[in-house]
Amino acid sequence: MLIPFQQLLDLPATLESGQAFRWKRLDDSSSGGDGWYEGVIFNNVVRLRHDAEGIEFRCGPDEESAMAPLVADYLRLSDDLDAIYRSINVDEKIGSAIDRFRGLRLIRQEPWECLVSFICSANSNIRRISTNVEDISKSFGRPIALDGRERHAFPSPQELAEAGEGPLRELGLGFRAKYVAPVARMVADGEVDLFALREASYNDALEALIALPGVGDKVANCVMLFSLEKMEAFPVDVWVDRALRDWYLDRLNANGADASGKVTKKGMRPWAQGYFEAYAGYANQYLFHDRRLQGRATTS
DNA sequence: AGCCAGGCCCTCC
DNA sequence: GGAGGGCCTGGC
Repeated sequence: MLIPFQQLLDLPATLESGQAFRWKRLDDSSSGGDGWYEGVIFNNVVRLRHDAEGIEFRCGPDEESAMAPLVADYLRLSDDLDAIYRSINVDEKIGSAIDRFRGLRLIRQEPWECLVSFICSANSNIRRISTNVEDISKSFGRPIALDGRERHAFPSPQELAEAGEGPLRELGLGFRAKYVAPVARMVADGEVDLFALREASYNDALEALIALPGVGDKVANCVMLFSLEKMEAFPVDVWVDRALRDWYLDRLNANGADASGKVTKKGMRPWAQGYFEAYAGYANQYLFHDRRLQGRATTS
């Protein structure tokens, strides 16, 4: 099925920029063509390809006609990128990052999977996070298939709560298992309503997320940005930290420093949110992607 | 071999 | 309140 779409979109950058962890680029032999990505969203195996006419996709077990609006929503196709660029393009640094990755979109993930994924991200790396999320799905999620290729749905909070910490450790989550297990229990019991946080203010959502074990400011901002509609969220990880210090140190020293005059992660986020304003999260993703591809060698 | 990877939490000061 | 160390594990 085709979702007609003629506007800016860089699908590979969008799916491979570390926002979500279950997308795989398929090779020719298994997909019968170039440019296909396969992931699992909304309890479906979904394959996507972008061409001049729009987004071609297939899915199972649900009907393509039912999945089409969810895919469009997931890819944030209604975001007006040109308007967002006008909003965040406040200097030549971020401008150059925008030029390099025009069409990179934030995605609107399912909050529960997003939360678990970023709890798993602590002191880890993208490849390992991907392995963790895939292993969690294989062990505790329902099998689903498309054209004979089997994947697994991401398990529900109940399913993960029943699994408990021990089996999660056995999957190689390490110390993150002791956070994922209780958070699953809390979400399953309704102590936190993740979808309700979409309607909450940024500050209320942040407070609710940080109350969860294994969730600090960085993880909470990732969850808010990638799944809870908080476009002003601004997660400061090591890459964004490096990018900001490299490009904005003078401004940070003037406005993002703490009482003792030092620039800290804690001070960087509010500064950046004030500097890039309503769509700071988009600026964040471009800074992150730019710096991550650039690698560590050039930082000093 | 030792260090680091897209942090968080706890302890001490 | 904030600086410092520990934490699972895999990869270089």
